[in-house]
Amino acid sequence: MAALTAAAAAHNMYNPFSFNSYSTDSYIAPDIKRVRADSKIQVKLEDIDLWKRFHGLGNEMIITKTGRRMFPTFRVTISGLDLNTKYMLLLDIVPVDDNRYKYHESSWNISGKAEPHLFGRYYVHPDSPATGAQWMKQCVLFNKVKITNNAMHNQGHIILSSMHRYQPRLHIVEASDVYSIRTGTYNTFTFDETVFIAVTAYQNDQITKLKINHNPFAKGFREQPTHGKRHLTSLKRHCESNNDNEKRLKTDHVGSSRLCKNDSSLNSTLQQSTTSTPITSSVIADSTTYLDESYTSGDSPTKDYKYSISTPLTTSTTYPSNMYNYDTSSPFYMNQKLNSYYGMSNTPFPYSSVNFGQFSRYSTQTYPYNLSSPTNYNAFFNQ
DNA sequence: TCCACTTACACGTTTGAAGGGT
DNA sequence: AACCCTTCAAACGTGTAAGTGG
Repeated sequence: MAALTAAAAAHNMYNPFSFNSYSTDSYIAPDIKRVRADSKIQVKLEDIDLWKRFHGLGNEMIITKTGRRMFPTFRVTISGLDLNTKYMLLLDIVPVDDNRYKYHESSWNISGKAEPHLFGRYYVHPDSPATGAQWMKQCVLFNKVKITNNAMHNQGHIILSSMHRYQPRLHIVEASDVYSIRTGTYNTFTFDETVFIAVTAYQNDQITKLKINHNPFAKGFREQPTHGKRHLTSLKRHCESNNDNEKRLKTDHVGSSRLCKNDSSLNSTLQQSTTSTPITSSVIADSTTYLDESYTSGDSPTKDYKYSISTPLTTSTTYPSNMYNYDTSSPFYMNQKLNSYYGMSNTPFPYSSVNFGQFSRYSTQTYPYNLSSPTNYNAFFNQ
């Protein structure tokens, strides 16, 4: 990070990833921002070391026509919620500035004005709504969120523009059902480490390496010594079939991710054993570990961060003027489970045409419609 | 020619159904 | 019958490399 900033200064260019410096003694104020948050609610970003490493290099996220997951995965631990109050968790991704970027001579430079951010879709965590106790039981994982550059995409992916800089936002909304999302209080949290530039192909080789080293799906691209990949793959399969330790480690790896409240279900958690297993030389690296890695310049680990659950700030994030120019098509990404929850699995989710508009982002206003009657539903949806 | 973008591909992980054991 | 565990194949998630088009 320091090297990057210094290099930026040397070249007299804009560094899109320069933020507040981090304290190594605590992980509190500079890293989190909130808007209209309940002061009791605290959110801790998981895998913070990994996020910081990506952030230090200038994180990039691939966007594709069909939708691509984010890596690192956005996952948080929440505390301070009221145990019995129901909350819905929403994620959206907003522009950080009004610029378009270009990767030139190993650095990101402003190349012009940003495209209008037309789509303000929210991804609703499929376990929503759930009580505060349920949300706080384990960390909350947004691993099913997909980002796309296809503006015509209708499957609920979050639409972004390539070569633009974005930041995910977590909204904790006091709401017992989807109908009260608009009237519930919004507690919005952002983390500077999660800023990224959307790309259709990685620009920075070091980002590619870091992704390959940490994303289990990209394991096939990790550098292998001597023998060819295919040979090693068959060899590994042979070994795995005869090696209980390997199997247990693999299970633990899977299990560790399922310790989080996954996108898929509250119920599927803790199905795997979470007991610790002796580590052998061929550990399948978890995204939170640094086992068996070699570091390259600019890819140095920062293991000495001390983190505590973050105390929210009272300052609010500022966004470019065009960020509220939402489309009217689909601000929500609701999955099948949520539709099922409301007994609407065979019908389109009724919010699919709701536009939050400019005022309701943080629900500072009470929505005027009473949603208890079908008549008012129409007023609500057709506004 | 450049560069953002798309697509097919190989490789690995995840998921869920099926079957067997207790 | 009701679990639990294992196996296996399909689906899905990756980055790469080659190709496309403006």
